[in-house]
Amino acid sequence: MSETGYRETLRGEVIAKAGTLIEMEGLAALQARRIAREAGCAVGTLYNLFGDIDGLVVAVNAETLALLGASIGSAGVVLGTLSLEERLARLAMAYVDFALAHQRRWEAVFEHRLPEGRDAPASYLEDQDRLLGVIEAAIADFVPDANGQRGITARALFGAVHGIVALALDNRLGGRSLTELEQQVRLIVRLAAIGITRDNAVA
Amino acid sequence: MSETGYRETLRGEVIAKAGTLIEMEGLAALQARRIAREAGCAVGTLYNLFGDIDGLVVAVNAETLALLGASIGSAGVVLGTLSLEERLARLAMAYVDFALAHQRRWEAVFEHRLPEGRDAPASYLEDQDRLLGVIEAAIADFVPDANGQRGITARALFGAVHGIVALALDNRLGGRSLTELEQQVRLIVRLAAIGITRDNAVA
DNA sequence: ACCGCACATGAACTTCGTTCACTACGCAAT
DNA sequence: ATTGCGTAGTGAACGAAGTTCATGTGCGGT
Repeated sequence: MSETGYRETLRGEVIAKAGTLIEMEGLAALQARRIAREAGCAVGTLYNLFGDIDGLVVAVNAETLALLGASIGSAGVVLGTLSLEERLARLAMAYVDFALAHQRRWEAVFEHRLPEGRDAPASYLEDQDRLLGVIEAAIADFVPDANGQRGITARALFGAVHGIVALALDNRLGGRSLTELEQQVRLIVRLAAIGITRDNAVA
Repeated sequence: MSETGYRETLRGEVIAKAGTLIEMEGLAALQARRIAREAGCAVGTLYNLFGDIDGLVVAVNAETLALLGASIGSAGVVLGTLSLEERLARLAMAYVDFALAHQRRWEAVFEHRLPEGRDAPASYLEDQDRLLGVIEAAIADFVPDANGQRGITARALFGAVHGIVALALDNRLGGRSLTELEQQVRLIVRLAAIGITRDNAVA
């Protein structure tokens, strides 16, 4: 099971090269010939390993999602007895920090669209669920789970923070927008925390 | 100034064709030869009119943004004396409705990335400001404008709703996720409204 | 009628992703 | 050791896409 044959080694190297390429020049720089050249293999080998370019992108994105999951996860385990607002703020800022630290890599996850019929690998959904699980755990003390309310709330919170970050990065983060991003995230988190606290008569 | 020469007519027709093409098959279907064929002109003409394919996409997206602006705008003028939550809900649902009604067109706005150096046309920013203006007007009675708080709040609210909608559409809106989308949007709006109302001691 | 300019044209060029006939290599059987 | 076989690497060739540009053409002015 832990045998790492030549194939697995090569596969890992290609994913790594592709990852740094995305990190430095964005998703558009991921070209078959270029990867092949930089990874020291033939174009055809990429297709043996990943099926097509989308497969390679998916592999890189899966890695990125795993990294994000690790970041959010470790932010989630230290929430201890903090207030709801503080818990949400920690998680949200972990997300912001990750997005800023791996800007292009992170953009690639949402920028990439796989062709019509194909759907994302199971690991995507698993990572998504793991993320939502962390959020659900963080709000468990404050939101009842009737009718799946807690899940809905977790998704809404994630989407809200995600949207703010996505729009901010889209404007390419010129100058003051970086501090504005942080202000917006802190604001939405505070409002949501207040709203949740004062609204236990959930519709 | 209002003379519509052949060029302007053709330009409009091409944008219209491109718009319906995006609407029906998504951004990837926007191919130079295909547009040329369906619009009844030569490939080169497209380049005379729009510079390149990105220019055409930008033209279509500008139109889409204008449509969105009109939708949100007309939702904004009837907010009258409604509660804050109701105001935000109307605006947010107008946004959701637009995104669902023009799904692929709307996706194209955020899916499209213009190449490295180029930046979006002024009309993008104007439409963005107009949208934020509507939101700011809607919350003006409830949020003071000190330190640009109102602007920050408007942006945060827009981003929050946008993020929820974007993620929901990304999962391709299978079955129940449509009602979940609505639930999430209503929830975040309610939480924010409660938060704003009970938090006039803004940090 | 002539000229000249501005623009439409589409074949050709470039750059991609992708394929596939061929090769190289390892391993098992003889 | 030799042979045979199958798996996987190779890169030239192909097709599809964006883009260019030499050429044609129509129209307004003289």
